[in-house]
Amino acid sequence: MKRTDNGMVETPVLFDLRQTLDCGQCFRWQPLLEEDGCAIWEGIAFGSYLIIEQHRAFMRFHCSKSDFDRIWYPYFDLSTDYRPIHARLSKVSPVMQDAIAYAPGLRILRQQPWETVCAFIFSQNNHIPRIKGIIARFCELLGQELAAGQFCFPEIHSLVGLTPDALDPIRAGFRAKYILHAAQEIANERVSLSAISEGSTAFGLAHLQKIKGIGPKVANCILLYGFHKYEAFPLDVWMQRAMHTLFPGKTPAIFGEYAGLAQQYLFHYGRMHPELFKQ
DNA sequence: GTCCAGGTTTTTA
DNA sequence: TAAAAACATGGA
Repeated sequence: MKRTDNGMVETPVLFDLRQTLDCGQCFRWQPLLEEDGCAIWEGIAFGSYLIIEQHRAFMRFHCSKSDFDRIWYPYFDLSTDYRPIHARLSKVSPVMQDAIAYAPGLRILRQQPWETVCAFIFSQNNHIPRIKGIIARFCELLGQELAAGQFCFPEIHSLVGLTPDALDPIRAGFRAKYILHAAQEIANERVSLSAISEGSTAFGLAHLQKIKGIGPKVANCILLYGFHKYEAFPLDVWMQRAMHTLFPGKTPAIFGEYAGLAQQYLFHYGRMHPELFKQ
């Protein structure tokens, strides 16, 4: 990426902050400013805090060169060229083309697996605004404090041995016990995140569902957002409606190896156009 | 006050 | 085995 004199870099092809950070794949980013052609967001991932700006064709990552290379370049999936993927998916149907055109700058983040395990356990039977609240309280309760009010995502070991009432302050409801179970199973190596990383999508699906509170939908979310398995296809209530309305009788297989991305464009498009999916 | 949420587990028939 | 209820909580 080319840098200008004032520290700005050229915006990578097909990258939009709001589309990427507000599409339901992550829960810890907040807009500081959203105007036409200008966006500033802040967030924490991999134990680092970032402010990131986008001014149309230019961006500024407020971080060191080494943090950019080590954390943010992979996190925002900047090594992937989305153009051929869009071209491939657009051939599936005009609707798919519309969904991509609605948010062409949406990228699938490479989040930390453990964070996605927790985030999508919290997501079950829950609203997105409330999921964000639970995760924020979770980080404040058990995460390392980077700066005043800025907390890292809690480490697995900080949960081991806790009883569910220790999580009462985060008000996660029945999901608290699932989080503790997940931490235990990973800590005692009955569930191996590295094996999932190296294994197939099918293996990951089966392996993750050993954890209580993880069913097919949550497992697919974790594989797509935490392990970058592009074929993982989370089928939630929105996507069931979308598939039923737009692709009656079809399965995710029609989207091929990039089904997960197809899902993300359709999910975002559908969430912003609920009128399209009324039965 | 009611409804329902990026589901999954437990109970019931 | 399949369908229904329960699960905790609070944003809309």
